[in-house]
Amino acid sequence: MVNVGKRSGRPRAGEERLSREAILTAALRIVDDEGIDALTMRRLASTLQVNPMSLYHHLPNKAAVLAGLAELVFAGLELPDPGDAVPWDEQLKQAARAYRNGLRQHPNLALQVLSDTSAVSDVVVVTMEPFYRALDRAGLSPRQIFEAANTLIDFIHGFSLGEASVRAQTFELAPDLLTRVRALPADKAPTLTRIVDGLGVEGLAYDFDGGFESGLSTLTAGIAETARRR
Amino acid sequence: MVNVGKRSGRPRAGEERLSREAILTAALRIVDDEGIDALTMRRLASTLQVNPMSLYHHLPNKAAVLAGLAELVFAGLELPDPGDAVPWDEQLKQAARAYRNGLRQHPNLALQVLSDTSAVSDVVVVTMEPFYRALDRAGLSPRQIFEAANTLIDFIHGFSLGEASVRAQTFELAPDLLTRVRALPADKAPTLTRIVDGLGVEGLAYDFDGGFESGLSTLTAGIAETARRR
DNA sequence: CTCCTAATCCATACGCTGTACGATTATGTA
DNA sequence: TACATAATCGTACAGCGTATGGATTAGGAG
Repeated sequence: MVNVGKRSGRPRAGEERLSREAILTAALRIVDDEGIDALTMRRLASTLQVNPMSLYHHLPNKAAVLAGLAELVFAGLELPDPGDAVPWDEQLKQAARAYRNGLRQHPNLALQVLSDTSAVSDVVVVTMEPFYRALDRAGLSPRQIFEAANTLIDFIHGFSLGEASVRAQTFELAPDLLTRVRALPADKAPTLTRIVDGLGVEGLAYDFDGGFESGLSTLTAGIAETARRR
Repeated sequence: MVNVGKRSGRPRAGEERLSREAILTAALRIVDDEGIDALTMRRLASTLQVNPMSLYHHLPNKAAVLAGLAELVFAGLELPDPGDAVPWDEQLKQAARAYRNGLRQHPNLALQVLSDTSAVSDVVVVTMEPFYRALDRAGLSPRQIFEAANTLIDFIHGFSLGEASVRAQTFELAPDLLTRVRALPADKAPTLTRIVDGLGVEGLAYDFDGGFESGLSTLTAGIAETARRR
C-alpha cells in the first residue's frame, strides 16, 4: 500500500490527485447536486481532499471552472442523425429534441451554459451538423439555412432557459398565473383574460414536452413555407 | 442649511435619503454603466451616500435588489398595440419587436431578467395582451394561442440572451466561427462546412436585426399554417 | 549517482463580499 | 409626556477568490 494520502510535494507518476478533468467532474457533481451557488473553490477543494490553492495549478481561476463545465456539458451532447431515412422535418425535430435533452441533464448549469458565448460557439461547430443537413434537404438557400438554424437554436435556448428556471414548479405556476390574470382590471387585457381564464388550471398546467413539440411544429411549418416560397 | 449629511439615527420628516425606488434606480444605473458584477451592496450604498446597512431597511437582501431590477425593466416595457389596423401577423411582429427592444435597453441585466421566474411570469400578465390579440385574430384555438405565444416568447428570450451575451463582439465572432469550422476534419460535418464556408466572413457577420426578422417571419408563417389546418 | 529543474501541493494572508446585531435618533400616536 | 415604531448607522463576522511564496519530490541531464 502506497502512501498517497498526506504527503505533500510532487506526487509520483500516475498518482496525481488532481487534474483538470478530475476537478471539473467534481465540480459538475456539486453543481448538479447542490446548485451553482454551492460551487466554491474551497468547497471544490475539500471534496477533492486538497488544498484550495492546488486547484489553481490546473485552472487559472473560477471563471475557467465554469467555462470548463459548459464545455463538459456540450461535450456530452450527442445529436444522433437519422439521415435521409426520415423526412427532413422529422430529422430536424429529432436533432432539436436531442439538443434540448442534453441541456436538461444539468439544469443548474443552464444559465451558465447558455450565456457562455464561447460554449455556444462550440456547440455550433461541434453538434449542428444534423440541423444543417436537415435544412439543406428542405431546399433552403445557404443564407436561409443559416438563419433557420439560428432561429431554431434561439427557440431551444429560450425554451430550455424557461424550463430550467421553473424546474419542478409546474404545479404552482399555473394557479399563480391564473390568479394574477384574474386580478387584472376587466378591460386591461381582455383577450389574454379570456384565453387564459378559458384554459383553466389544468389547461395551463404547462406540459413542457407538449410545449416543445408545439414549438417545433410551428418552426418546421414556417421553414417549409420559406422553402416553398423560394 | 439643514444638517442632513452625517447625523445618524432616523432622519427628519421629508429628509429620508432612501426608498426602495431610489435604491433600485441607483442600482440600475450601476448595472447599466458598469455591469452586474459592479453591483455590490457597499457600492450601491456609497453612491447613495448611505451606510450599507441602511439598504436593508428597504429591501431584505441583495437577491431582492436583483429581483427588483428585473421588475423595473419589465415595468419599463411598453408594447404598443396597433390593433386591427394592420394584419394580425404584422401586429404580432410589432409586439415582438417592442419586447425585444425593451430587453435590449439593459443588456447587462438580460441574464437576471430572463432567468427570474417571477419576473417572466409578471411580463406574461402585464404585457402579453397584444400577442394574444394578434393570435386570436389569426383564428387559433385557445390552446393554440397559448402555445404559440409561449413559442414566440421562448424565441425572443433565446434571441435576446444571445444578443446580450455577444454584445459588441459581432465582428470577432464571424471570423472565429469560420476558423473553427475550417479546422474541422473534412468529413466530420460536411453540410455545415459547405454552408458556413460558402457564406464567408461577411455572410456570417451576423446582423441581429435581420436575424430577428427572419425568426419572426418563420414563426408567423408557421402559425399561419397552424391556423389554416384548424 | 548527483544535481538541477519543474511539477505539484500547501500555508498564510489580503481585500472583498453579504449581512446579523445592537445602538442611535426622529416620528407619529396615545 | 410616554412610547412604540421607523430610519439610519457602526461594528463585527464568516466566507469568498486568489496573490505570494515556500515545501516537497519526481524526473531528466551530466
